[in-house]
Amino acid sequence: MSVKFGLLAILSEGDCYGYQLRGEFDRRTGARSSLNVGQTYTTLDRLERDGLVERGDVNSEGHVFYRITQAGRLAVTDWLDAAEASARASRDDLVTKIAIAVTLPGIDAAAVIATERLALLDRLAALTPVPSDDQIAAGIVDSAARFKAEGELAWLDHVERTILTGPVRADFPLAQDIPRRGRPSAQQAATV
Amino acid sequence: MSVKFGLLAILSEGDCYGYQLRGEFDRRTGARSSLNVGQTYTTLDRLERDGLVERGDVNSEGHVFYRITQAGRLAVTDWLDAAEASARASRDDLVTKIAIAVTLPGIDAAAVIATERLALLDRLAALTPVPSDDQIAAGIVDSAARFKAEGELAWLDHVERTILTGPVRADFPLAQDIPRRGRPSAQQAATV
DNA sequence: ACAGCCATGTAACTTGTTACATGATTTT
DNA sequence: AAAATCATGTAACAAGTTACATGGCTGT
Repeated sequence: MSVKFGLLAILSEGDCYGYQLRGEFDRRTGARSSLNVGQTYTTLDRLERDGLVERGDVNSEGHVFYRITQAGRLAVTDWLDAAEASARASRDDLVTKIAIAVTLPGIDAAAVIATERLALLDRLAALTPVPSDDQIAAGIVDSAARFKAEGELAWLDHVERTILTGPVRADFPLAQDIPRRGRPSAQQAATV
Repeated sequence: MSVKFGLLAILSEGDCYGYQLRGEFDRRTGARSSLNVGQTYTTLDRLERDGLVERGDVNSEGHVFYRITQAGRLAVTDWLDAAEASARASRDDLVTKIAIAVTLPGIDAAAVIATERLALLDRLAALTPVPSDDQIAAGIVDSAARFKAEGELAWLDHVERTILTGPVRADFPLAQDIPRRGRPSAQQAATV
């Protein structure tokens, strides 16, 4: 929801046309990755569909301006007032991958962890091109990427220390003999 | 991609039917949140469409088993061999929210941060019901959630210390006077 | 003339996710 | 008999994202 609400929040500051809005989003979000312009228009269409913005004037230069609605303003304040909590509790690709890898018999989980660690170190290195004491250089998004990478590295170390080297490397065969219960029937299957 | 590849990886251990597969995924992924059964079937359909699994036997009990294909096995090893890197570099809801909030004139960014911090502390507390020295209790997924919450807390503190209190709280008005260039025309708009 | 950016849009697709329908079987 | 659980599936949607089509304007 970050693109959707991000664009909407910017519109709460004043009307924008699509391309301009994309620029504002990028500017506030750090230029390291740019929002695809197309996504701006797609998102505006959906915001309009949901009644959060309206198509406003076309100005003297032909720019199509969008205007936030009352419902839109409400959505922005709700977004800012409520914590991002629930969405953040959701599935994490890296975590799921490691969790699954650990349970796979033929797989060297330590090697998978090593690969991820190397990639994270690379990412960290790319994030610190000038390690000067310039505080402004470390913007919000950059620092977030740094903290995230460092956190994931620490977690990978933790997994290696506690789970992989622990006494129980876990017991995860496919449970083949499931006690039958529910639905399947049709004379308990014709096939096989 | 974690559900898709997670299920596929489990199938690389042996054939499963949908409901069983869901159970295996949950078991390996921590029971704290269960995969919606429907998603298992949806994902299996898509995996089949992509040629990564095949519909196999219906056994004596009527269970519809799915079998991984060669292409599927390849996809699993590719998944495990390559780092999750690029996907992780993508947009983060919390980060985007804070980044945007900081640039919004009327908004008390410190309050937004405070809200997020409280939610994270709640989440952390809920994650540590029994702070015993039981290593096994701290599973992979739980520890990941803990590290993540702690990392985000640390980052929020960092943002507050360095960005909010810094000399420049930033200069983010809507850039209204954009130098005209591109496309709009039609006699430079009839409207307005 | 042509490259390159400004600008608007559309079509298509992916993954995740939920709600619902249906029905069998087991436990209470 | 009713509740719970096992089981298979479908329909529908959200949000992110990319590729492409189209065309104008500006600087070289």
